[in-house]
Amino acid sequence: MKKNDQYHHGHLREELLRLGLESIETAGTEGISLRSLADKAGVSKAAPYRHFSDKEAYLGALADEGFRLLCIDLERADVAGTERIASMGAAYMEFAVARPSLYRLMNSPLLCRLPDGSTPWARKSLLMLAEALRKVRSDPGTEPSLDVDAAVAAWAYIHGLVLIRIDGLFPRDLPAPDWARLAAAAPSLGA
Amino acid sequence: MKKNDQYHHGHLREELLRLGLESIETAGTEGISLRSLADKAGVSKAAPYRHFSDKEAYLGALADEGFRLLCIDLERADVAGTERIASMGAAYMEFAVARPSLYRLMNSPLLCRLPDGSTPWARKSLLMLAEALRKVRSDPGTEPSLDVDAAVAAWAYIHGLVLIRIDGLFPRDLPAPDWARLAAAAPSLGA
DNA sequence: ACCTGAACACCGTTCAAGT
DNA sequence: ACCTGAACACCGTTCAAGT
Repeated sequence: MKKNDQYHHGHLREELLRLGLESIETAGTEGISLRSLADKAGVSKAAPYRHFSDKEAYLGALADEGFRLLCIDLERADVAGTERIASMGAAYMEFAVARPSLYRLMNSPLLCRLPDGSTPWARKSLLMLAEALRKVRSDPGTEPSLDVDAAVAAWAYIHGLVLIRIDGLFPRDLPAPDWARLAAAAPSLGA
Repeated sequence: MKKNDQYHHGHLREELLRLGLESIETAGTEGISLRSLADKAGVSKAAPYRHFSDKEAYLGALADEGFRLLCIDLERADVAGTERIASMGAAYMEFAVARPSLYRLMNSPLLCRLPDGSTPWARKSLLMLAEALRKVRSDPGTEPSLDVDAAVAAWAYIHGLVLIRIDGLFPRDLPAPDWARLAAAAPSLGA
């Protein structure tokens, strides 16, 4: 598109991530290639390799960008009171429905193959969910404790629900589930 | 490997699916290519296109092969009595842990882009889960009814749980969840 | 310190031609 | 009815060389 006259791009790393976020939903994750991204940024096919060791490293960085956006949405949904979890559950599903390809990438097996500490926002978002659950489930007056299994149960439920919806796994010819109601039902899990 | 002297392979379609099931876990889903499959079967790179319209159609057929295998395991786990769901939940998770790449393919967004009726075993496996849930939740004496939302809730929970486990999404430095106990907890959902 | 050009080994897919 | 050979347009990745 816009061709830079400068030899050095200056912000190529950021630009490649921006272009990835921009095109992942329309082109699909399979449609993202470092070559086409480089082309859009107006640099050569080899340029991205000065900023990412390989495609997997790039996709990992893109996934963490996604978690950064998710954290913003979760922060906003983290209202005080008992409907805290329902609110965050709704925000979680809304994020995934708005950015299905990005959500899939963020939760792909690629993530665990990345070097330790390379996805700080992924960790942050998970801790935000666990912390909200801890606050809600603690009896007043007692020390709130983090129940790992309960947190995983709630996470598994909303994660599975979101994927069944965005991946279109539920049969088309059966009566459609009430996705919003199901997402809001997360807090009652394992209580 | 073994080169056929015959010009016509005879069972190329079945052979390609067999080779796919055989190599998907070691090579990964990304590592499967129609070209390499054709090579292993001893035919030309173009031969697979006489049996599958494109790669997506092949992967769809491979996914349904996976559902056929899953149905066999679920049938075996469908014991009488109240622990029916716990037994099927355990079988479901065992299948996914044994064949993670195949499980991911079976539940990928690819499935809903396939022509209607092209994945009969996928449908069968889902109905088996719903039917088991229906039997367990019905009060004795009353007409058992299928609660779609309750079925989706249970499915979402076990699906999310399985994916968090096989995709390695749970942070390595936190105490590991009790996966088997969590899988067995599925029946208590939304009861 | 960052980028390019050319090259290598792979893909999916098509199509005229072979048996 | 089924398969091949050659071709086209793409990939990821490397590396000597340029600024």
